Amino acid sequence: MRHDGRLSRMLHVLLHMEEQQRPMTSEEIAGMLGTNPALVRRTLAGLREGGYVVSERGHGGGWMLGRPLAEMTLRDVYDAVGSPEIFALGLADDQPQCLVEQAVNTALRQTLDEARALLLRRFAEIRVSDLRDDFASRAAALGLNVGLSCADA
Amino acid sequence: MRHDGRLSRMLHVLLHMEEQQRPMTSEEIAGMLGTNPALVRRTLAGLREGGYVVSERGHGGGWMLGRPLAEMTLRDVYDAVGSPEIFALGLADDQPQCLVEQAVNTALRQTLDEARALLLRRFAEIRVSDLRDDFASRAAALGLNVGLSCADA
DNA sequence: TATCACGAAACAACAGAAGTTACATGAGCC
DNA sequence: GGCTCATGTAACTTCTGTTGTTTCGTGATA
Ligand code: FES
Ligand code: FES
Repeated sequence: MRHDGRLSRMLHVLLHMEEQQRPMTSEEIAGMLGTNPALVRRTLAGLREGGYVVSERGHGGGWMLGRPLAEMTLRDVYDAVGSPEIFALGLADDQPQCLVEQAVNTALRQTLDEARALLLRRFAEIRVSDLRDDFASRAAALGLNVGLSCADA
Repeated sequence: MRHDGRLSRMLHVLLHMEEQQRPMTSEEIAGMLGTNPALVRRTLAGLREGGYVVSERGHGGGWMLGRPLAEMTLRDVYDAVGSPEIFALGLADDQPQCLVEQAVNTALRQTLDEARALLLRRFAEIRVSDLRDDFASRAAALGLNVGLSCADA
């Protein structure tokens, strides 16, 4: 089953966006992610609706942060990209007649819900700015000056 | 993304298997699950390797429990069906050069690992027999005598 | 008005479980 | 021995949702 990389990618984009003092075009971002502009626009559209980023058209246009990274959590971003399905594991039948299967569903559902709750709770605790700080620590530890490390940059 | 129902289905099968005093054929089981015999054999093959079920060929053959339900946990069954991927969420790139993306991956991976650990811990705590007991309680609460509730039975 | 860049729709590609078909193999039964 | 039942296994198709791609429309700047 193919994985859903939208949350991962958008976090990456947001962090890079903060480093820039200018709007980033969909094409730049696409090159960064190894994909194409249309997909970038499609996914960033969700973040725009939430006010996390702002887009501008025409000359000098592109994407910019709509608010500080300290004011958005991973949970916010997760929801902004459409709250995608978390689990690949699923139930064979959601509303079975069979009592046996109902017992199976109850147990699995309960466990999955618990894991989901933990995950979303953690997401809500982590600000995107925390990732930037972690990034800064990494760079410092390696004695690097902060800059783009992208292969195509 | 399509869900992985192997764990769910095999639990269902194991519970029904215990009710029977005779081997169940792949065809019977397939009818129960709403699928076909080849898929049943394919999936049950994993459980056989773990000794959770036993298969017999020829006349009067079929599938039977290889050990009591009290001696297998959901974790055992999960592993027996091949330890399928738990999450639909994933990272865009597993080993990125970009320090920013590494920071993103670290945070996401840590959170996913935590949720996965919780899930597997719970699975290891639940015996398949616990599901049977839950099933029995349901049946009793409804004043039903235990029997097949399958539409095609 | 020419160009830039987003907006959005439409469609093909891809991955992995599920579904299906087909045939070989072995076990019982007559 | 030969027939039938049922598993064992491989090969192939179908299904579903993200991803990838193309195309055209719209607004903004120079
Ligand atoms: S991908 Fe993050 S720097 Fe290019
Ligand atoms: S499906 Fe469980 S009784 Fe038929």
